[in-house]
Amino acid sequence: MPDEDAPPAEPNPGTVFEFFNEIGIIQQLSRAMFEARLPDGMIVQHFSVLNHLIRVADGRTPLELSRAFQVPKASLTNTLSGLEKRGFIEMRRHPTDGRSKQVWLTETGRAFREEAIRLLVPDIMALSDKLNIDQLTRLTPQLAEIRKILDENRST
Amino acid sequence: MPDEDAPPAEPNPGTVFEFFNEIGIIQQLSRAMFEARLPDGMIVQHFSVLNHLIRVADGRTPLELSRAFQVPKASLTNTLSGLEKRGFIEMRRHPTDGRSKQVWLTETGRAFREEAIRLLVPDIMALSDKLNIDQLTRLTPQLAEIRKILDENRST
DNA sequence: ATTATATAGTTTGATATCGAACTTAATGGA
DNA sequence: TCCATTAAGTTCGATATCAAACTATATAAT
Repeated sequence: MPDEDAPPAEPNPGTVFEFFNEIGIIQQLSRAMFEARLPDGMIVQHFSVLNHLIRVADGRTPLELSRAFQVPKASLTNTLSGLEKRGFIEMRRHPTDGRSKQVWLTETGRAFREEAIRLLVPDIMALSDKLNIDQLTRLTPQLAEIRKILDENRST
Repeated sequence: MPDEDAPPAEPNPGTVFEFFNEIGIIQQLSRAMFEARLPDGMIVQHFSVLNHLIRVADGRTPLELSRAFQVPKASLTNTLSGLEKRGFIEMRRHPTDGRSKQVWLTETGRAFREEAIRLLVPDIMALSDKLNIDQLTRLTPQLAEIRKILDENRST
């Protein structure tokens, strides 16, 4: 039937499960890959926070960060204390809200991030040879779209 | 320049980072969503194992499962002990390899999975209204492709 | 001003994660 | 047959995760 449009996919719950299943496994694999290259007890979450503070701007509050990463704020408290213990960030009190704080990068933190990226790039480039970068480039905004929908739909 | 093909995307490491970043956030959001519907201390990993044992077949070994989910086998030991404590699976010794074990579903485990899906479906369906299921259906095999490449490329 | 409610962040406690070392069993030579 | 090596799974210990309770501050209502 060449003149008919493809029928819309049936909203079978299995379709959604499979999608999230693939997401979960990719996340697991990429996490392991990144963490194998990060020194000592550094985990992806630490690196992501440093990265976010560069990409967006430092001076963010813990709550802003917990929203950006969609993790509970109690988890952020822990992540930030790890970064502070390593001297990569500095917590300052918020200038206008006494309940709040601000997260600032230290020079050490910036340098660490540069170095971490430098160590990661060869692996990423090697991977880039195997992955279809055009495909990845097309996929990312679609994932962002889905992420936004999930975000709008969550209860908490 | 209408006659030229789009130039291939440059293999910038940032492209890859952004992709994995979206993956991570979606995983985080979907995990939270699922776990909010699972009873007491059940987490997605528990549910995924039950699901896998139905989808593929039970009698799998712990190592097979750890490969399927790309988690260290020590993590699986913990997950399986949780499922066993709840009476959802049964560990039997492997018939031909004394070092190994097999994971079998119990009736309780099967019933639990059915019930969990029953509880999840309304949320999934509600979400399906907002998500573009056609898009999801197109995305899943592409993610599977990427997952396979990552899998082949990992060191461990 | 006073009080109630909401918000930012921490603490607590229970559980999950996972690298490394360990135990036991299988396998592959000499 | 013996021994070395490899493989499956567990244990251990250090750290991460996160819901719920808590502290301190801000905001709103009267």
